[in-house]
Amino acid sequence: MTALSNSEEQLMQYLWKQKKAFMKDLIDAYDDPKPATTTIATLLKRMQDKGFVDYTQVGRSREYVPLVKKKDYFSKHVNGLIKNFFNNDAGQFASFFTETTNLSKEQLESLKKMIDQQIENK
Amino acid sequence: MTALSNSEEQLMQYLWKQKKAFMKDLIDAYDDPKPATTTIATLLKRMQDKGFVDYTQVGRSREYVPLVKKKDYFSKHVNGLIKNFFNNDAGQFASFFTETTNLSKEQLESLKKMIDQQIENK
DNA sequence: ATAATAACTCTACACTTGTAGAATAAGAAA
DNA sequence: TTTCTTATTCTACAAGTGTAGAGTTATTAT
Repeated sequence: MTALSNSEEQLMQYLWKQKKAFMKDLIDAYDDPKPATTTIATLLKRMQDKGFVDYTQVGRSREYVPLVKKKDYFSKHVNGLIKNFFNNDAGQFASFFTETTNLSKEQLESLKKMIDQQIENK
Repeated sequence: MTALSNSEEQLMQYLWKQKKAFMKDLIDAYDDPKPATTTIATLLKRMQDKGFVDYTQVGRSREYVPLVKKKDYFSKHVNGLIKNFFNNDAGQFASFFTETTNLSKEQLESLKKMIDQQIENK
């Protein structure tokens, strides 16, 4: 089961956001200039072949749903990153992350709280 | 300037690790079964076209060097992820990250320390 | 009913990627 | 110098991607 390509991933984002959607709704989600309907239709079919979406027929239209949770897809992504860039050391990643991105003081504080909770759960 | 493909990225990892390297050294870095030399040569040329590596001729061989710092490349990656998955909210990403990856207690503690430092620097 | 529309399938096509054989060139070994 | 080896280039080719026109069919507005 191959991964999503970039344009497929973008479409997937829209689908995740909408939970379920008709092709029309997905196209609406794009900024102008919107892609051709056939383009989206092609992408949806490919995504279906890859096992990322399914649909139910509703009248003459299809209502698409994600078969993969955004959370799962995302964590696979991040874990790949960690593996490739940090030799599988998530801690190293984390430190790099806090250095690299510019979080606000508030965000840092709330992140700290969450970490505390995590620690307590261990 | 396009991004690196997967196999190019892997090769780039080896190059980053070695700082600079001859083709031979890079091939050595691969596990068996190693790719054909021509494969690596092709990848290096493509990476050069894309502006990610350069080389200096040394005798009849080339010594390759990265033109992009791993750190920069990496943060672009992460920022892309954050943008796509979290609507550009790094804080949201961070929380998701700590939930999703399984950091050890020690790692969490040291992460917390780093966050404290970050906070002080604000 | 008839024409305009919408949703979907088929086909296409240029570009990228993964992978490598064939050919060439240029030192190294004999 | 004749051959072997190594580094690089050229060429190739199947699969995947980005994008969409043409065609088909069912639906809705006129």
